[in-house]
Amino acid sequence: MDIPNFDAGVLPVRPVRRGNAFEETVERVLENLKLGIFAAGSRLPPERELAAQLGVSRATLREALAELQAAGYLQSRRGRYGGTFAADVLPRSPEPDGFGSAAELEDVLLFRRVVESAAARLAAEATLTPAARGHLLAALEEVDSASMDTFRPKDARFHIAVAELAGSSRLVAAVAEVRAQASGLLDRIPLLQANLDHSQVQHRELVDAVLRGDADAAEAAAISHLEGTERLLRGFLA
Amino acid sequence: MDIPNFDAGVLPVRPVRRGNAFEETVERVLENLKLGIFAAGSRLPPERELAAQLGVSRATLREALAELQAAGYLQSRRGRYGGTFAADVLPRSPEPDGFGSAAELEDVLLFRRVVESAAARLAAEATLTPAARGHLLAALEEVDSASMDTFRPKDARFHIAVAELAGSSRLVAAVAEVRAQASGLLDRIPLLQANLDHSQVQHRELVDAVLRGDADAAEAAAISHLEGTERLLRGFLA
DNA sequence: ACCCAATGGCTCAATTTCAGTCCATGCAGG
DNA sequence: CCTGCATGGACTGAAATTGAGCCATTGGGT
Repeated sequence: MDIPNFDAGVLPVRPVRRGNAFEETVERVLENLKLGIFAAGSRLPPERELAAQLGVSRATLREALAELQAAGYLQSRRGRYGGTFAADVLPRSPEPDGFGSAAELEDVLLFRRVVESAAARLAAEATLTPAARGHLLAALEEVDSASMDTFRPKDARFHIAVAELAGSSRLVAAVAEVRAQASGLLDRIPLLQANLDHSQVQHRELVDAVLRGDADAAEAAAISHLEGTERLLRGFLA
Repeated sequence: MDIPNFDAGVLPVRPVRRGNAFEETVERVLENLKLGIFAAGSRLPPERELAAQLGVSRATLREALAELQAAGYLQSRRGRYGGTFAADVLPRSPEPDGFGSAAELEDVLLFRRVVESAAARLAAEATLTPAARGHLLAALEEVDSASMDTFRPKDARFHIAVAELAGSSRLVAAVAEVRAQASGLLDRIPLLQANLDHSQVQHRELVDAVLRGDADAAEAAAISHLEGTERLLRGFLA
């Protein structure tokens, strides 16, 4: 099982399309909700704008929004100063049936380690503007004051904020993407108060290291933080 | 210019679609040619298979293949043992007019450094099967015997081979993608014999480090190799 | 000499997606 | 109490994309 085959031509061609536009749009919006990019209770961009950002027609976007509204993730209001709003607390995901193999799990975790440890290091090496420091601290505050119901999106948002400081939009995108994939896995295991408390401490350590520009410490903090969830996942999904 | 804005909601929503299926398919196939994943002179997968791998209908794929055939990248033969074949030497790309900003350039280079140095390190840390070693050495042979006309695809293929040894399909995909983006930039600068010779030496160093399992040396070799092209690019595009 | 099977080449109907347009609603400011 | 206007809601016709089937060509095997 899973012995790499290095014969000619077995390197998989990366797909252009993973599904139809409607399905992918639902997934992407949901992802943004789970990553806290669309924060709980906040207003999403207007349909016309969001459709443009997603590279999809407004009709397709609206189909997707309708589905997510029916599922309780969103709520829309008409009129000026209306809009589409993220629910205050996200519904539980309906059992992501796709059972990632063990190899798939290790793949996500390995790649997450690569991009997030690099993000931590680069964030610490960057010269931070006051705005950047404020951004990081605000994200830390948010996640620090989160309850178990609201933790995951704010946690994701915090780690994306770290990547933002590194100053590479590709790195931010990579962190967001791998977080989204890990999030699908994390949804399947219980979140314990002890894990949450420990995370808060580690977040603080990471922020401290970044703010004082200690790249080695930042990288180490990030890795030890990641290893925590890695152990959890391997344990619960093995 | 380019001061990061950390106000709410400026984090760009990652698009679902970047263009229509036809355009994206042309781009992806071309990318696979330039990356040496479809090696010069070799046969591509049958249309039905390739369409499935790309997640696109055969009709759309055929439109794309027709365009690339007209441009001299491909040639098709019917009948059993026929197929679609990559040209022996790729035509010169028609001036990629998209002028990436300086920030864009730095972004690509930074991300490339992150993923390729990680790939080198992980490849060295992995326990390699004889098949894996053979794969790496074969890729090295290929690039080592390349002329200036055929260097770029074989160089890309070699670096992807290193990532393959690291054992994460996501890392392989990331290396391939960032290589493709860098390739668009590299097409605009001249390839000198001196650069090529230097590359060959560095490739050999990287392979040696990987084969003897020296992760630090592998990472260092990868980084110094990358820094070479970084300097070239900054110089020619500044 | 024949047949078989794998491949590219072609056509057509159904579905999805899009771009554009207009309608409906509701709050802020006059 | 109006008016303006930014928003979501709904419709239409065109274009892209798909899925499926069938045809045409070719070279190896019987």
